[in-house]
Amino acid sequence: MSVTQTLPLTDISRRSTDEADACSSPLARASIAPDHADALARSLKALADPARLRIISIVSAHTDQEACVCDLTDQLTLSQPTISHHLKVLVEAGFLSRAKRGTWSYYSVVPGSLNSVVGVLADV
Amino acid sequence: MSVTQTLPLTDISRRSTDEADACSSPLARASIAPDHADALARSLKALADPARLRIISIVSAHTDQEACVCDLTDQLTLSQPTISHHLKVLVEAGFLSRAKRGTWSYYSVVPGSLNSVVGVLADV
DNA sequence: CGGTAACATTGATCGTTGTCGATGTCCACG
DNA sequence: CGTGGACATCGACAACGATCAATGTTACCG
Repeated sequence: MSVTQTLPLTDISRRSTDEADACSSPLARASIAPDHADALARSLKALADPARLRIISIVSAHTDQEACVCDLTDQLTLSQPTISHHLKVLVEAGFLSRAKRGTWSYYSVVPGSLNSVVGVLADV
Repeated sequence: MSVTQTLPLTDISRRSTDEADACSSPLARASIAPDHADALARSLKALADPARLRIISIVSAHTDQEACVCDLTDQLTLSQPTISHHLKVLVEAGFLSRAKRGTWSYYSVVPGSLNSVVGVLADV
Protein backbone atom coordinates (compact mmCIF):
# COMPACT_ATOMS: atom_id res chain seq x y z
CA MET A 1 0.00 0.00 0.00
CA SER A 2 2.93 2.26 0.64
CA VAL A 3 3.89 3.95 -2.60
CA THR A 4 1.51 2.79 -5.24
CA GLN A 5 2.27 5.49 -7.72
CA THR A 6 4.35 8.58 -8.03
CA LEU A 7 2.56 11.85 -7.66
CA PRO A 8 1.75 13.71 -10.85
CA LEU A 9 4.06 16.60 -10.25
CA THR A 10 3.60 18.14 -13.61
CA ASP A 11 0.52 20.27 -13.24
CA ILE A 12 -1.45 19.56 -10.12
CA SER A 13 1.08 20.60 -7.54
CA ARG A 14 1.85 23.75 -9.44
CA ARG A 15 0.34 26.70 -7.69
CA SER A 16 -2.11 28.54 -9.88
CA THR A 17 -1.39 32.12 -10.97
CA ASP A 18 -1.59 30.35 -14.28
CA GLU A 19 -4.94 30.95 -15.90
CA ALA A 20 -4.81 27.48 -17.37
CA ASP A 21 -7.13 26.13 -14.72
CA ALA A 22 -10.20 25.15 -16.64
CA CYS A 23 -12.68 24.60 -13.85
CA SER A 24 -11.97 27.57 -11.65
CA SER A 25 -13.39 31.07 -11.72
CA PRO A 26 -11.69 34.19 -10.39
CA LEU A 27 -12.22 35.41 -6.86
CA ALA A 28 -14.35 38.44 -6.17
CA ARG A 29 -13.42 38.80 -2.52
CA ALA A 30 -11.57 36.99 0.24
CA SER A 31 -13.11 34.10 2.11
CA ILE A 32 -13.18 33.90 5.89
CA ALA A 33 -10.08 32.85 7.77
CA PRO A 34 -9.88 29.31 9.18
CA ASP A 35 -9.79 30.42 12.81
CA HIS A 36 -12.71 32.72 12.14
CA ALA A 37 -14.66 29.79 10.75
CA ASP A 38 -13.68 27.78 13.81
CA ALA A 39 -15.03 30.34 16.24
CA LEU A 40 -18.27 30.78 14.33
CA ALA A 41 -18.74 27.02 14.13
CA ARG A 42 -18.37 26.76 17.89
CA SER A 43 -21.10 29.35 18.40
CA LEU A 44 -23.39 27.69 15.89
CA LYS A 45 -22.79 24.29 17.44
CA ALA A 46 -24.06 25.64 20.74
CA LEU A 47 -27.23 26.82 19.02
CA ALA A 48 -27.77 23.79 16.79
CA ASP A 49 -29.96 21.82 19.16
CA PRO A 50 -33.75 21.89 19.43
CA ALA A 51 -33.73 21.88 23.23
CA ARG A 52 -31.24 24.73 23.43
CA LEU A 53 -33.14 26.81 20.90
CA ARG A 54 -36.30 26.33 22.90
CA ILE A 55 -34.46 27.23 26.11
CA ILE A 56 -33.31 30.51 24.62
CA SER A 57 -36.78 31.18 23.31
CA ILE A 58 -38.46 30.41 26.63
CA VAL A 59 -36.02 32.55 28.57
CA SER A 60 -36.35 35.51 26.23
CA ALA A 61 -40.13 35.16 26.22
CA HIS A 62 -40.28 36.08 29.89
CA THR A 63 -41.00 39.69 30.67
CA ASP A 64 -37.86 40.26 32.67
CA GLN A 65 -35.79 38.15 30.24
CA GLU A 66 -34.96 35.58 32.86
CA ALA A 67 -36.27 32.18 33.86
CA CYS A 68 -35.38 29.57 36.42
CA VAL A 69 -34.76 25.90 35.74
CA CYS A 70 -38.20 24.97 36.97
CA ASP A 71 -39.71 26.98 34.13
CA LEU A 72 -37.77 24.84 31.68
CA THR A 73 -38.39 21.45 33.24
CA ASP A 74 -42.04 22.33 33.06
CA GLN A 75 -42.10 23.00 29.32
CA LEU A 76 -39.42 20.68 28.00
CA THR A 77 -39.86 16.94 28.12
CA LEU A 78 -36.34 16.38 29.33
CA SER A 79 -34.83 15.33 32.60
CA GLN A 80 -33.46 17.96 34.93
CA PRO A 81 -29.78 16.94 34.49
CA THR A 82 -30.18 17.15 30.74
CA ILE A 83 -31.56 20.66 30.98
CA SER A 84 -28.73 21.64 33.27
CA HIS A 85 -26.32 20.30 30.69
CA HIS A 86 -27.87 22.39 27.93
CA LEU A 87 -27.83 25.45 30.15
CA LYS A 88 -24.16 24.94 30.83
CA VAL A 89 -23.42 24.73 27.11
CA LEU A 90 -25.30 27.96 26.45
CA VAL A 91 -23.59 29.79 29.31
CA GLU A 92 -20.14 28.67 28.18
CA ALA A 93 -20.95 29.78 24.64
CA GLY A 94 -21.89 33.21 25.91
CA PHE A 95 -25.58 33.15 25.08
CA LEU A 96 -26.93 32.87 28.61
CA SER A 97 -25.83 34.16 31.99
CA ARG A 98 -26.60 32.64 35.34
CA ALA A 99 -27.73 34.46 38.48
CA LYS A 100 -28.24 32.44 41.62
CA ARG A 101 -30.69 33.85 44.14
CA GLY A 102 -31.50 31.63 47.05
CA THR A 103 -32.07 28.09 45.90
CA TRP A 104 -33.09 29.16 42.43
CA SER A 105 -30.86 29.73 39.44
CA TYR A 106 -32.08 32.38 37.07
CA TYR A 107 -30.88 32.33 33.50
CA SER A 108 -31.09 35.30 31.19
CA VAL A 109 -30.10 35.94 27.59
CA VAL A 110 -26.87 37.90 27.20
CA PRO A 111 -27.90 41.03 25.28
CA GLY A 112 -26.59 41.12 21.75
CA SER A 113 -25.11 37.64 21.83
CA LEU A 114 -27.56 36.25 19.30
CA ASN A 115 -27.39 39.29 17.07
CA SER A 116 -23.62 39.06 17.06
CA VAL A 117 -23.77 35.55 15.62
CA VAL A 118 -26.44 36.63 13.17
CA GLY A 119 -24.28 39.50 12.02
CA VAL A 120 -21.19 37.36 11.58
CA LEU A 121 -23.17 34.72 9.72
CA ALA A 122 -24.70 37.29 7.40
CA ASP A 123 -21.39 38.11 5.74
CA VAL A 124 -19.82 34.68 5.51
CA MET B 1 -22.44 40.88 42.44
CA SER B 2 -23.25 39.54 45.89
CA VAL B 3 -26.58 41.03 46.68
CA THR B 4 -28.49 37.88 47.62
CA GLN B 5 -31.52 39.72 48.71
CA THR B 6 -33.91 37.75 50.81
CA LEU B 7 -36.77 36.33 48.90
CA PRO B 8 -40.39 37.17 49.50
CA LEU B 9 -41.22 34.13 51.54
CA THR B 10 -44.88 34.77 51.88
CA ASP B 11 -45.74 33.10 48.63
CA ILE B 12 -43.41 30.14 48.52
CA SER B 13 -45.50 27.89 50.69
CA ARG B 14 -48.38 28.23 48.31
CA ARG B 15 -47.80 25.57 45.74
CA SER B 16 -48.87 25.84 42.14
CA THR B 17 -52.26 25.92 40.49
CA ASP B 18 -51.71 29.43 41.56
CA GLU B 19 -50.31 31.26 38.59
CA ALA B 20 -47.76 33.09 40.68
CA ASP B 21 -44.90 30.65 41.15
CA ALA B 22 -42.27 32.16 43.33
CA CYS B 23 -39.37 31.47 41.02
CA SER B 24 -41.19 32.15 37.79
CA SER B 25 -41.92 35.35 35.98
CA PRO B 26 -44.82 35.98 33.63
CA LEU B 27 -44.50 35.47 29.91
CA ALA B 28 -44.27 38.42 27.59
CA ARG B 29 -44.74 36.47 24.38
CA ALA B 30 -44.93 32.91 23.10
CA SER B 31 -41.83 30.80 22.61
CA ILE B 32 -41.12 28.94 19.41
CA ALA B 33 -42.88 25.65 18.71
CA PRO B 34 -40.96 22.40 19.17
CA ASP B 35 -41.12 21.43 15.50
CA HIS B 36 -39.98 24.90 14.56
CA ALA B 37 -37.00 24.52 16.87
CA ASP B 38 -36.30 21.16 15.30
CA ALA B 39 -36.18 22.55 11.78
CA LEU B 40 -33.99 25.45 12.76
CA ALA B 41 -31.64 23.15 14.63
CA ARG B 42 -31.25 21.01 11.52
CA SER B 43 -30.27 24.04 9.46
CA LEU B 44 -27.85 25.26 12.10
CA LYS B 45 -26.31 21.80 12.43
CA ALA B 46 -25.49 21.89 8.73
CA LEU B 47 -23.72 25.21 9.22
CA ALA B 48 -22.00 24.41 12.50
CA ASP B 49 -18.78 23.06 11.05
CA PRO B 50 -15.60 24.99 10.23
CA ALA B 51 -15.07 23.20 6.94
CA ARG B 52 -18.62 23.79 5.78
CA LEU B 53 -18.51 27.46 6.73
CA ARG B 54 -15.30 27.85 4.76
CA ILE B 55 -16.84 26.02 1.82
CA ILE B 56 -19.78 28.42 1.74
CA SER B 57 -17.41 31.34 2.06
CA ILE B 58 -15.12 30.13 -0.70
CA VAL B 59 -18.01 29.46 -3.06
CA SER B 60 -19.64 32.81 -2.45
CA ALA B 61 -16.29 34.58 -2.82
CA HIS B 62 -16.11 33.60 -6.47
CA THR B 63 -17.30 36.16 -8.95
CA ASP B 64 -19.95 33.96 -10.51
CA GLN B 65 -20.91 32.53 -7.12
CA GLU B 66 -19.85 29.03 -8.06
CA ALA B 67 -16.81 26.86 -7.54
CA CYS B 68 -15.80 23.34 -8.40
CA VAL B 69 -14.48 20.73 -5.99
CA CYS B 70 -10.91 21.32 -7.12
CA ASP B 71 -11.15 24.88 -5.80
CA LEU B 72 -12.01 23.48 -2.39
CA THR B 73 -9.45 20.68 -2.24
CA ASP B 74 -6.89 23.32 -3.02
CA GLN B 75 -7.76 25.58 -0.10
CA LEU B 76 -8.97 23.13 2.53
CA THR B 77 -6.61 20.67 4.12
CA LEU B 78 -9.07 17.83 3.84
CA SER B 79 -9.30 14.77 1.66
CA GLN B 80 -11.49 14.80 -1.41
CA PRO B 81 -14.07 12.33 0.01
CA THR B 82 -14.41 14.45 3.14
CA ILE B 83 -15.06 17.56 1.07
CA SER B 84 -17.60 15.67 -1.00
CA HIS B 85 -19.30 14.65 2.23
CA HIS B 86 -19.52 18.24 3.45
CA LEU B 87 -20.85 19.34 0.08
CA LYS B 88 -23.56 16.73 0.27
CA VAL B 89 -24.58 17.93 3.73
CA LEU B 90 -24.83 21.52 2.51
CA VAL B 91 -26.80 20.55 -0.59
CA GLU B 92 -29.26 18.45 1.41
CA ALA B 93 -29.69 21.33 3.86
CA GLY B 94 -30.55 23.65 0.99
CA PHE B 95 -27.56 25.96 1.21
CA LEU B 96 -25.75 24.83 -1.93
CA SER B 97 -26.85 23.59 -5.32
CA ARG B 98 -24.92 21.36 -7.67
CA ALA B 99 -24.48 21.75 -11.42
CA LYS B 100 -22.51 19.15 -13.28
CA ARG B 101 -20.84 20.25 -16.50
CA GLY B 102 -18.52 17.79 -18.13
CA THR B 103 -16.34 16.12 -15.55
CA TRP B 104 -16.59 19.01 -13.15
CA SER B 105 -19.19 19.65 -10.48
CA TYR B 106 -19.93 23.28 -9.83
CA TYR B 107 -21.44 24.28 -6.53
CA SER B 108 -23.20 27.58 -5.92
CA VAL B 109 -24.88 29.16 -2.94
CA VAL B 110 -28.67 29.01 -3.04
CA PRO B 111 -29.76 32.67 -2.99
CA GLY B 112 -31.45 33.69 0.23
CA SER B 113 -30.82 30.41 2.01
CA LEU B 114 -28.40 31.91 4.51
CA ASN B 115 -30.49 35.00 5.04
CA SER B 116 -33.51 32.86 5.72
CA VAL B 117 -31.75 31.13 8.60
CA VAL B 118 -30.47 34.44 9.84
CA GLY B 119 -33.96 35.86 9.80
CA VAL B 120 -35.45 32.92 11.65
CA LEU B 121 -32.68 32.98 14.21
CA ALA B 122 -33.13 36.69 14.80
CA ASP B 123 -36.56 36.30 16.33
CA VAL B 124 -36.09 33.15 18.38
C1' DC C 1 -29.76 20.14 63.60
C1' DG C 2 -32.30 17.15 60.45
C1' DG C 3 -35.06 17.33 56.31
C1' DT C 4 -36.32 18.92 51.98
C1' DA C 5 -36.22 21.44 47.69
C1' DA C 6 -33.56 23.31 43.67
C1' DC C 7 -29.99 22.69 40.97
C1' DA C 8 -25.22 20.91 39.52
C1' DT C 9 -22.06 17.15 38.67
C1' DT C 10 -20.68 12.43 37.63
C1' DG C 11 -20.68 8.10 35.16
C1' DA C 12 -22.40 5.29 31.70
C1' DT C 13 -24.76 4.36 27.41
C1' DC C 14 -25.64 4.84 22.66
C1' DG C 15 -26.64 7.24 18.52
C1' DT C 16 -24.38 10.75 15.61
C1' DT C 17 -20.66 12.66 12.93
C1' DG C 18 -16.13 13.98 10.90
C1' DT C 19 -12.47 11.74 8.66
C1' DC C 20 -9.96 8.80 5.44
C1' DG C 21 -8.76 4.81 2.32
C1' DA C 22 -10.63 2.07 -1.17
C1' DT C 23 -13.60 1.67 -4.79
C1' DG C 24 -17.19 2.96 -8.17
C1' DT C 25 -19.06 6.01 -11.88
C1' DC C 26 -19.07 9.13 -15.50
C1' DC C 27 -16.92 11.88 -18.94
C1' DA C 28 -13.27 13.49 -22.12
C1' DC C 29 -9.72 12.36 -25.13
C1' DG C 30 -6.31 9.97 -27.89
C1' DC D 1 -11.91 1.21 -27.01
C1' DG D 2 -8.83 1.92 -23.43
C1' DT D 3 -6.93 5.30 -20.28
C1' DG D 4 -6.87 8.82 -17.06
C1' DG D 5 -9.04 12.53 -14.48
C1' DA D 6 -12.90 14.52 -11.52
C1' DC D 7 -15.97 13.47 -8.37
C1' DA D 8 -19.31 10.40 -5.61
C1' DT D 9 -20.15 6.50 -2.70
C1' DC D 10 -18.99 2.85 0.64
C1' DG D 11 -17.09 0.88 4.80
C1' DA D 12 -14.73 1.52 8.90
C1' DC D 13 -13.11 3.90 12.82
C1' DA D 14 -12.58 7.30 16.40
C1' DA D 15 -14.35 11.27 18.64
C1' DC D 16 -18.20 13.71 20.03
C1' DG D 17 -22.69 14.60 22.06
C1' DA D 18 -27.40 13.99 23.97
C1' DT D 19 -29.62 11.61 27.43
C1' DC D 20 -30.69 9.66 32.00
C1' DA D 21 -30.05 7.55 36.79
C1' DA D 22 -27.51 8.29 40.74
C1' DT D 23 -25.23 11.28 43.63
C1' DG D 24 -23.39 15.69 45.40
C1' DT D 25 -24.01 20.55 46.92
C1' DT D 26 -26.21 24.41 48.72
C1' DA D 27 -29.85 27.05 50.77
C1' DC D 28 -34.04 27.27 53.27
C1' DC D 29 -37.29 25.72 56.85
C1' DG D 30 -39.28 23.49 60.91
